[in-house]
Amino acid sequence: MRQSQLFTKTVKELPKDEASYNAQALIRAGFVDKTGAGIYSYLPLGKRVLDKICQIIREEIDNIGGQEILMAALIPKENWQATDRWATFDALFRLSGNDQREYALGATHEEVVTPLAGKNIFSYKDLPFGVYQIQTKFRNEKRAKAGLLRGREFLMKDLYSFHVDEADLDAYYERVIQAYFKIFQRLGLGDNTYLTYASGGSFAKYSHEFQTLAEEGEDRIHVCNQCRVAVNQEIVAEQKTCPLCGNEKLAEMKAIEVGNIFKLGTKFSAPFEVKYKDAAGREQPVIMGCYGIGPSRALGTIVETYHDDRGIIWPASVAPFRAHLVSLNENQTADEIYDQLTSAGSEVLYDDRDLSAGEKFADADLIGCPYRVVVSKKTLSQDSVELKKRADDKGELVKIDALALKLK
RNA sequence: CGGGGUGUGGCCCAGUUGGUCUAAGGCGUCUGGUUUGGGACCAGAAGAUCGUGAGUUCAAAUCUCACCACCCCGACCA
Repeated sequence: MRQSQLFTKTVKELPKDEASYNAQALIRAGFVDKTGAGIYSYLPLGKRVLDKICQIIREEIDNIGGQEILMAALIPKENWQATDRWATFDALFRLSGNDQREYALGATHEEVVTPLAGKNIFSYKDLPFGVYQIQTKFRNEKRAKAGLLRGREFLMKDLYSFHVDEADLDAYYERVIQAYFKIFQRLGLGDNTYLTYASGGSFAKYSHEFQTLAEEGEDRIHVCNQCRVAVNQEIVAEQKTCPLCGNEKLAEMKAIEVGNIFKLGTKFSAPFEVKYKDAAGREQPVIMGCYGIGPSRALGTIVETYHDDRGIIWPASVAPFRAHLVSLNENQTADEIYDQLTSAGSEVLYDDRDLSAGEKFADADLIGCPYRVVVSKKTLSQDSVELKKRADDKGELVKIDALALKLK
């Protein structure tokens, strides 16, 4: 993409109404625009990153047999009344349409997916299966905070699984844990993301969270450095040691909850009377699990994790573009290089604007593509461009012919 | 929801014991020129219901009240 065509602009000054790094950087660099407290719009650069995050999640959930759907976001009151959450779910955005019909905007989707699954489950032969969606969720947070980390509107991948019994749920649950680790690995968050024991299991003793260590995090977890698992502070009174090895010396850290998985049991299948016939012809309740990851929160977490004082440093897997091609008054040659790279399949942001070198470099650092390619009089005198990794201080001269291969 | 804070051209802000404020500066934008490897320089120009509404006063960006928006701390977070 030619940067001269990009309708968003970068700004020098920090936004006055954002305190978190992720929001400051993403707004300055033009990835997102703030629409209201906890409400953000995704701009071309941000949309590209968000799509890449979603695609990674999609691939790994598909790998464990997840079937992607898209459920209604406008959910009738009756669905919520079935589980009593119309009255008890504080963060629900409630609204009314014509004829006093009332709805809630989807804050979570058990109330939709459970009756939906029930229409398709008759026999034990129909189980197990998992369905998921990637959709905007709405939660009326009392206090939105920390940029993308806690919004009133945010993207969520929610997977729901259906089983004949607990043992089958347990096996599936383990597969999801492995899929989640792969996802966070691919997102660049693998090294500091911990499987964390937490409260909230209505069925099992604990639920599990995936917590990424970060100063901006609002959770406190107690990390076992031997097992790479952690215990959320909220249950540390009842679980003082590592649940796996018994280690008593857990290290307290701040972390961002990037994923959360629950064994639901019959909590939702019961009120919606979702049952199946077993081999003996007896009716049995369906056992459920649910598994969430917030792609928009993951995006914010990546920015919190990967940056320096000049801007964002995207992991290659989610970078908006692989390379930032910077022309210093050499657009004629840079145009050719741009065409060459894009036709070779490289994703390139091409700074073809008529600006000073300093401004272009500052923008490249702020936007944070993994590679920077500079075309200047200096480099062209050697039939070369300068190739520099965003994370490195110094680059190297690379012959123009060899560039496409280097960027692969 | 409790506590604290902020609101002034597109952005960041000065001004707030009422009175040359007919609102200063920086960034950005526009015009012309000089520059061209780290947000360069010169000259000129445009751009403001001072969050909204009421009130006090001869006089309000400045004082009073109400409301709105945003930020921070806390509570809350299926």
